[in-house]
Amino acid sequence: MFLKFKDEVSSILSDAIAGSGFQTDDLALGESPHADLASSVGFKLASKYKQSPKAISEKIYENIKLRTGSYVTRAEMAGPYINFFMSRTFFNETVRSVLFEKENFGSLDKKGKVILEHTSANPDGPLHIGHIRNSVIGDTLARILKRAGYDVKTQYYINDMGRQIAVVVWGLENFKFDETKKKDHAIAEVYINANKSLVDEKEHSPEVDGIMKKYEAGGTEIEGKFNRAIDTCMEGIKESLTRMNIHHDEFIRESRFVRSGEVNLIMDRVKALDRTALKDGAFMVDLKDAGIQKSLVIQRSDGTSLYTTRDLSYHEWKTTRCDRMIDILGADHKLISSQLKAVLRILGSKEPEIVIFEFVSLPEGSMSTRRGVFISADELIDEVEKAAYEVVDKKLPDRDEEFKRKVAKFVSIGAVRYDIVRISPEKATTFDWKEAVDFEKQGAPFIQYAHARACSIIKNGKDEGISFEDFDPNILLESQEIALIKKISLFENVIDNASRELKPNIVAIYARELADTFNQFYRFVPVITAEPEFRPARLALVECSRIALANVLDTLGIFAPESM
RNA sequence: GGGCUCGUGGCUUAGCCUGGAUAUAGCGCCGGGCUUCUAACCCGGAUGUCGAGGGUUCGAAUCCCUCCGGGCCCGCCA
Repeated sequence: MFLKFKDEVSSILSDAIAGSGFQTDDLALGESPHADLASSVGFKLASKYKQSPKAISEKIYENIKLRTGSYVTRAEMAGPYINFFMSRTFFNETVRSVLFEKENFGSLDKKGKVILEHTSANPDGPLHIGHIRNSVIGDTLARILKRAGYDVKTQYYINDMGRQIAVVVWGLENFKFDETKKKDHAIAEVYINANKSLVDEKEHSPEVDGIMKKYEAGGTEIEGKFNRAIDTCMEGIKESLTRMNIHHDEFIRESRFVRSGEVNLIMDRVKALDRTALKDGAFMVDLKDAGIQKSLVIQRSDGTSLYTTRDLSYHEWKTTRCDRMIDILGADHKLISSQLKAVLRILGSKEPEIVIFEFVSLPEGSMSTRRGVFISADELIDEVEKAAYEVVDKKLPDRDEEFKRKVAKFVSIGAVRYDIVRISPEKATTFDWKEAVDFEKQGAPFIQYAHARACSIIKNGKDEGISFEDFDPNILLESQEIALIKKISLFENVIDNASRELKPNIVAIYARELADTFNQFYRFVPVITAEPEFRPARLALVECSRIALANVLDTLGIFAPESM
């Protein structure tokens, strides 16, 4: 509904601008604490027309023609600003449309296909707290884009040809695999031991190189070994992802592009470029004209391919299958991804949109699976769940064990996801255990609680025989009611912005504001205990809030409980 | 050394791309509110040279330059 209001304001304003003889494409419309939408267009035109912003705004204002029965009730001058306000019709239609659309409320018109690649951690150990920043950002973006109308397929790109996985394969033949551990953790143990030994005894390194070359050449035996190693680790990784309510539609192995010959094809195309030169037996692409000083190696001197070469084929393959390609990558991929984009551009291919997130480090420094220095996602969730259980046990001492466990589970997953997604991806963070297990801050439980509270009111309303099948929305006049309707109407605008800018934190912030606005309504406006004539409309508004809260939580991949 | 990026109350953080009306919110701190629909809540208060300096502009947290501090990266790893 908000987008319709915005469209109407835009159309009214551009007509007024044209009517007063000015010309501009920029309506300078934005949200404001003083209005539902405000325009500072007077400022924009001031220098062009050599008049004061106020004088320009006044002329435009005089030409504003509001339409009867529209979503805009009035426009006001406030100094050089022109403010627009929502009408009763807008409020009433918002309430009705939310009740009608239910779980589809906030979903936008159909758009094209998106392939979104996220997580893609190497199968050499469990996901750690850095990886899950990728997973949570990626999964949330996928959910946002789905709501924005895209047909989204998520992919996990498995690097099965890199050195690390060869080390794992070698390690499995030389070290004990601990069957008692979760599989990805047992793989990590083997990987860590193998790396230690490789540092200590250099002679093992040629063995690893040999394994890599063998795998690139292919063959049943070597592929079987890799498959076992990868499948074992991926089983554990998938388990962790599922626990966090994260799902991938496809798992794509980079080796398939080598086997299919696509890597050779693209290498030949790159080699044919004038900018590609042979240096010390390796093929290197010059990208200086793209603003990248470092040239890119696409083929080793031994003839084998590199990560970027295979990634090039992967992206070429994706290009034909979607309208938008989105990759979620860690900050260490900044250079390599800009090189990838540059080469794709030179080849005349579509470039991916890349969302870079900064590192999560430990107080003592950066994490490393290879060195065994990391906090796994499993460990984090276990600890957060433990802390959540303590809180639940204190707050709900009379509830049965099963209920408390269930609540602790969804509260902890919500808290972990929310804590990650609320922060802008470009912010580097340092992990802090005290922060991680703190439930006092206004995070996911706050929003989940608001949803549970709304459910409870609706249930009580039903028990009291109050129905919102038939209600008069005009009776919703309290400031908290209006504020709540406005906030709910903003959801589609939030989805629209977040999907355009690929910023999941916009949705996280909105979710918190929505819960906040609902709580204020709850505190000041009685529903069940109100005078009978108010009950149906207010209960309807609670249902709208419940729907909005459920839909935002769903977009964040966080469970919306009926009680907690 | 070069490139990219971040720096906003004690702590965490929004806004920055697309400059505009008193800089967002939480934690913590101070004070108030449960015989009332779930108090994991609500209300009020204190706390800011928006890293520093310069520039552009009618107007800068936002754009440009320099510097300082943190993070990431820098040709045959991924």
